[in-house]
Amino acid sequence: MSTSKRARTDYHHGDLAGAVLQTAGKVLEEQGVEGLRMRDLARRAQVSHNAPYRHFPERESLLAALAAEGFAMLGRAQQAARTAGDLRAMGEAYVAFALAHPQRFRLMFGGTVRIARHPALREVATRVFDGLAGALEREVRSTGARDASVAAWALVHGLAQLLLEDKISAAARGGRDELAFARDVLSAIRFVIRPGAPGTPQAD
Amino acid sequence: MSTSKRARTDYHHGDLAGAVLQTAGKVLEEQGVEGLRMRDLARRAQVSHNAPYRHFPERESLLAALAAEGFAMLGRAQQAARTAGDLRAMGEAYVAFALAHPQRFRLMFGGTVRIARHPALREVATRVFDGLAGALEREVRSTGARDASVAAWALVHGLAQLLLEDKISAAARGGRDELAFARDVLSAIRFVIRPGAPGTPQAD
DNA sequence: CGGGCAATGTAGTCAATGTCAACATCGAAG
DNA sequence: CTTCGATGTTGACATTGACTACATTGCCCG
Repeated sequence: MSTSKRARTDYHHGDLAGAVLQTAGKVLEEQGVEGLRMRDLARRAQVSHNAPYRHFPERESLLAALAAEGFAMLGRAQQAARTAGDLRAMGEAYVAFALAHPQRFRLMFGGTVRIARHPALREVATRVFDGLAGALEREVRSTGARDASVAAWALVHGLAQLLLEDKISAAARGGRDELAFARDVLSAIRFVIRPGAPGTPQAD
Repeated sequence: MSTSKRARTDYHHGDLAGAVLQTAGKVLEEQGVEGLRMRDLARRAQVSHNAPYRHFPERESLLAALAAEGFAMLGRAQQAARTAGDLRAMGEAYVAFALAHPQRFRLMFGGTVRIARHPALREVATRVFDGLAGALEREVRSTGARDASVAAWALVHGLAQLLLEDKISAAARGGRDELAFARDVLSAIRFVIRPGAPGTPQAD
């Protein structure tokens, strides 16, 4: 798998952007964001230290691309879970994604990438979330359930984060492995929409 | 406030550790973790570029100290809310803390500090969380409510995180300011312990 | 009271890194 | 065939975290 797509001269790489993004993904999952060095990626692609900058004008551009990829993955996982099961399945899929790609998840939500500066990223992210919120609201079919759906999402997201950062004491986990624990936690409560809930305040 | 405590010679600073930690806190809140440079802190303390290393052997030690400070603050906020109100007050205080100190919160939960390498930090963090969980369980007084209390915490934590990272669409927020929105979201659901919940699986 | 020691601060150095500017090479379009 | 835009290369620079060796200080103990 050495010179896979190196079709042309070998002055031009053929698909540097793709190659860099791919190995960046690997490095990310292995070493975390801090371990991502532009020059290292150049080395791995057998290319001069500055070549990657043709495709990612600054380091953060690369991070943004990686985060965008992550949101795309998360979106697909959610879709799959949604067609295959109910709300709880979607929640479990969310947590499962975070546990399967911890560093990617951190990159997506850690605030390292200033999202405002990366419209493409912003767009993927909001699309995924809008889809998610839509599915939630539809499941919970009830007017004024928008706030409740945010709560559901927050619950799942927070659980993922706390598990990732190892903030839940062993005592609370009680020996269960992470995914089983998550399942139990999500099952431990019933989500009841409050009657007088504000929902969407200004009716449109 | 220039040479506040510079009691001694002015070769020795008097309280470099404290000074560095303090200005590091300011820089953190203004510029985020990435903006924290050891050498810059040295400059601000009017001290050689290496002096801070006497107190924080590596950059991450400083970050750990800052995070520890953060957990202490959070702990106090939780205590205050707990004596002053109910569960919901504690939840709101949690979110309020995150919104008031976004960068600090990110540092505490962003996975930048490898917590395993900083026992002191680990200890403060777990103490705060154990206190939190304890309070929750006591409030929800019910056997097998441990998982439910984790859920409550996850909900609040996730909500804080999503607000911080600006991941909640304007449509969902519906014009409410962040804190009011958080309040509404937390009020939108009722937390009902599930009858057949596993709780602590292996009874001890 | 005085000497020495541990704590604290300084000076100098090094390898990495992100980023910029100027130049080289290539493929394709006219 | 020429020219041009895209892609890669070379070289340079400032900054940073970290290491080592050395200086200064205050304080403890005899």
